[in-house]
Amino acid sequence: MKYTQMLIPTLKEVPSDAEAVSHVLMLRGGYVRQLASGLYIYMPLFLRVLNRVNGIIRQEMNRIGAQEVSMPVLHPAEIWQKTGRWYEIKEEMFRLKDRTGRDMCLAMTHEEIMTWLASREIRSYRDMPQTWYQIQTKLRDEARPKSGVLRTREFIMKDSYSFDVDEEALEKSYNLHIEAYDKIFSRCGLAFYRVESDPGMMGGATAHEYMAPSPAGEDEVAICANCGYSANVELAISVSPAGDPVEMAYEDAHTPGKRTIGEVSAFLDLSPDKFIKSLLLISSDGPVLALIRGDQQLHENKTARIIGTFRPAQREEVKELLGVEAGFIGPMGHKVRVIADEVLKTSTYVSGANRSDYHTKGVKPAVHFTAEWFDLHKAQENDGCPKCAAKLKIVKVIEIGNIFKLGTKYSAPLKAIYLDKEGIEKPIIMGSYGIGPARIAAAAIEQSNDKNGIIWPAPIAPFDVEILPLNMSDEEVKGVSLRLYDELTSMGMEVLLDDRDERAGVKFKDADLIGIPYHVVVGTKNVKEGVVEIKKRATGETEKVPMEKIAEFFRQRPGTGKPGRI
RNA sequence: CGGGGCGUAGCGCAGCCUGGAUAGCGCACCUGCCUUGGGAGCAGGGGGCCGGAGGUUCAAAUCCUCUCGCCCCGACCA
Repeated sequence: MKYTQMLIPTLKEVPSDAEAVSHVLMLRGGYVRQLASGLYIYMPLFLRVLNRVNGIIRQEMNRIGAQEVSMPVLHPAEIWQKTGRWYEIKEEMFRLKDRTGRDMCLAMTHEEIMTWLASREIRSYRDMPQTWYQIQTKLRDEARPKSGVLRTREFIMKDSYSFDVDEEALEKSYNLHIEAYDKIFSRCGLAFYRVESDPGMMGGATAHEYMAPSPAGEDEVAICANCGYSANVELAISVSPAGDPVEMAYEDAHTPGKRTIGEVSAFLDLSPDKFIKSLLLISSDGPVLALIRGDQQLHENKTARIIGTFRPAQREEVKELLGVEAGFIGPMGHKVRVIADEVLKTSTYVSGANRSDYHTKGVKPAVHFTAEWFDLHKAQENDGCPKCAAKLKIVKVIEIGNIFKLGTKYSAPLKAIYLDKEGIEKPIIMGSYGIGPARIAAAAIEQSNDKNGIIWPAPIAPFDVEILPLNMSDEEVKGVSLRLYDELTSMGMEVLLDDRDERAGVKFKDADLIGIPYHVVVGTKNVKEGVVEIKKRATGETEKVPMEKIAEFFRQRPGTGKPGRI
């Protein structure tokens, strides 16, 4: 492809709307343009990247026996009503009516429709296993689209669905997906984790997420470098390191206006782990007082599993229910339900004194207060691993894929039923599996860039090589470049020829920005000596290569190595 | 949905607080010359509903009210 025939509108300046590195570089490199909040136009270069990513996905999905299909994006409400999600999902679903007034919605995902198909076409145990996938548009009216292409309202997703006769067979389908996903992300050049994830409302079902470490990520995972334990912090278990026990007499301390742990801790010159943080929560069953050690955070999911959905109490509610001003709550002597994190079971602490401007020292569990004990804290850096007790680290990550065991959640309501060997009707056992190709691309940029621009992993780069004729008015330079272009193209390489009548500096800058793995620089002086320069984008190393050896050079260099699962 | 920020040329911004004449700068763009190994130089030129509506005022990019849009933090996220 010739540069002059392609739309590659690079930007010299950083667009003010972009924050995440991948967002900035995609905009600057002319890969994407924003249409509205959460809606992006994929420009020619980006589409090339996505096509390569999708090509890898297709290969690996096909390899595990999955079949590609294509589902509508406009759905009748009825099917979603049958599974209940029409009612469960709120504003996140785009809804509309057709001309006859029939309720419709836009696809957020395709469990319903895939299951609908299965319910009609799968009748016997002999028809399974089946795995169907598509690379299809999804629409979600996100509360907050962000970070460029990372969180959008319309996006493409590879989603696959497995249909099996029983749990054991599902296990096989699930493992095949693990196999495929490990290969896909490795081949795309990403460093990634496969972590336990929260199956949400799926009850006992298992789920994993594929996570690419990046500061632009929205999720956090807890990782144990020692035994390999890894989980989304949404459900990670961790052992809180015990603080040094300090003996304190049971007495009140005057702490005027000091409400937060930080303030009181500084005021009394005691580290935060010597405090009990008392949080008043309002659950559907009434108020609950949750106790957490001062240096820790309340884990909302864990808490919700114990007391159901809840919200923090307002200031006035605290006063009403406990008779204490917010900021001075202590665990002693309240009539509400009290739940506490297990780490507080021992030692001695400081807590609110249940009266304004005072905290109480020397508070001991069992002696001064009682509670129901649970694991309530969020895993944090340097907590102990629940499996081996080594220290956990917390890493920010981008979710690039997930795999779920669904069981019969969709097959039951949609009556996707088959007859087993004994002629008994049984619901099909399902799994669903997603990958976000645009997120793969964004994560690749997040993980691989420098101050000059993108450094694409070779397998997903928009082109394999870019040829830079430094002076298009020099006939020899031009001629050599065109010849190399033809030669490399005929070898099956994807080649971008920067045939613009631009100065050398401009071409170098744009080439670095766009991030194609190899640059073949054709300059006047070198051409006279019969050589061109090959620059490796990743390292900046250059090498002079005789023109007749170029083909050979690239023949010996298949895709570069990649990080893979960590 | 709560909190914060920002809307002025294609992009990045200044001007606004303290109202006043033809709204300014850099980049990009067009023409010509020149230049050709890291975003050149000179000369000339085009491009603005100052997000929108209403109000205050002799006078509004500037002050006030409403509204729309975008970004960030939080909540939410099959």
